[in-house]
Amino acid sequence: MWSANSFQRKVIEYYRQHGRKHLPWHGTKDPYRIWLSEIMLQQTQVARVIPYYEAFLERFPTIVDLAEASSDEVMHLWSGLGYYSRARNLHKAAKIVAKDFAGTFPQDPEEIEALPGIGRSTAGAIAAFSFDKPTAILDGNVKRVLARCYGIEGWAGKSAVLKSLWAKAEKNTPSQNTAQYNQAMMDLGAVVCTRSKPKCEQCPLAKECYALKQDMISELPGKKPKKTRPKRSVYWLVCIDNNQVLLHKRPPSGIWGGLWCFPELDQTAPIPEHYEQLSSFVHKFSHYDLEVQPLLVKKLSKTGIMEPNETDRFALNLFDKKKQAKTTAIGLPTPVSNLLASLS
DNA sequence: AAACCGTGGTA
DNA sequence: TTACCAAGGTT
Repeated sequence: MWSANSFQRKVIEYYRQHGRKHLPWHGTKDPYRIWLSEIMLQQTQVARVIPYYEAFLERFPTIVDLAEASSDEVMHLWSGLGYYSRARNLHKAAKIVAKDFAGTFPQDPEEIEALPGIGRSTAGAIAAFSFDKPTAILDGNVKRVLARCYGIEGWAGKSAVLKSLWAKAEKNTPSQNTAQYNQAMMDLGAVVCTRSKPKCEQCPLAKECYALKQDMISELPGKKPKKTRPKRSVYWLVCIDNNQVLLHKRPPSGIWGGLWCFPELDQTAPIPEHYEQLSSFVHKFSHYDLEVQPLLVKKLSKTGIMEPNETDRFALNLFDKKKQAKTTAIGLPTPVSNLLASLS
């Protein structure tokens, strides 16, 4: 096994020769742009992020622009990207930076990590890429490279495994050229040391890789234990009146928090008396299946749905179905957007 | 510790 | 087709 120093040199040399250097967030040290890219890239692939990243920056060029925006418009620009708490936390953090840091992004890794939505790895990435701090990262790419290279077994969701991976990440991270090293590790994991069919013949670490030597590539890194996904069944009420569609804003926490949705009823609840069934469908989340039966409601007697209730959970929002969401800056979950499109 | 939180591509 | 999962963080 080589020294940390040798490991670093091989990884950085690989990056200098073969790494990706022209993604939209490369070539900048603007912490706002680095931060935005890191958040969007959480559990999301590069190709999918790029158009969202560019549209977001076009609308909010600076962190103060973002801080001053409405939550509906922020969610609108995140619609379809998923994991919407990222957008809510991003907006929240922008307001904190604008107010508590006079609009200047903090450089101290601990202050960065204290912002909502930024964990240890994302804080390390921002601090290294923007401010040349010697901070380590441990995203999915780095986890995969380290687990295979050093034979670190077990699922990273287990705290002991995660601790072991962090220890190796810290040990291997150089105090100089940290940004380049971190970028190189991400790139190596994303392009060469992929989950399936890694390109070991292109890997600068292949000579000493534990997983390759032991023929354990498919076993490392350890997989998350699988469990059966439950199914939930709901009605969505499609209430159209005067060319407008009734939507309500979901509460800030929970699934699709802060996004606008058709009024939703559990299938045990009483439903309107006059309706027409539209085509049902199943929306698959990572942790459960949602079976949706849309009901085109003809008459709203005895449902109470059209009345904003005491707690204001059913705020009324009528918008022009012909204009769709394109001219209406609100957040819409993908299946809501799809159903709206099918109505016009 | 383990559940929660989206979506679309891939095999 | 189903199952897995991609630059994680919060509770």
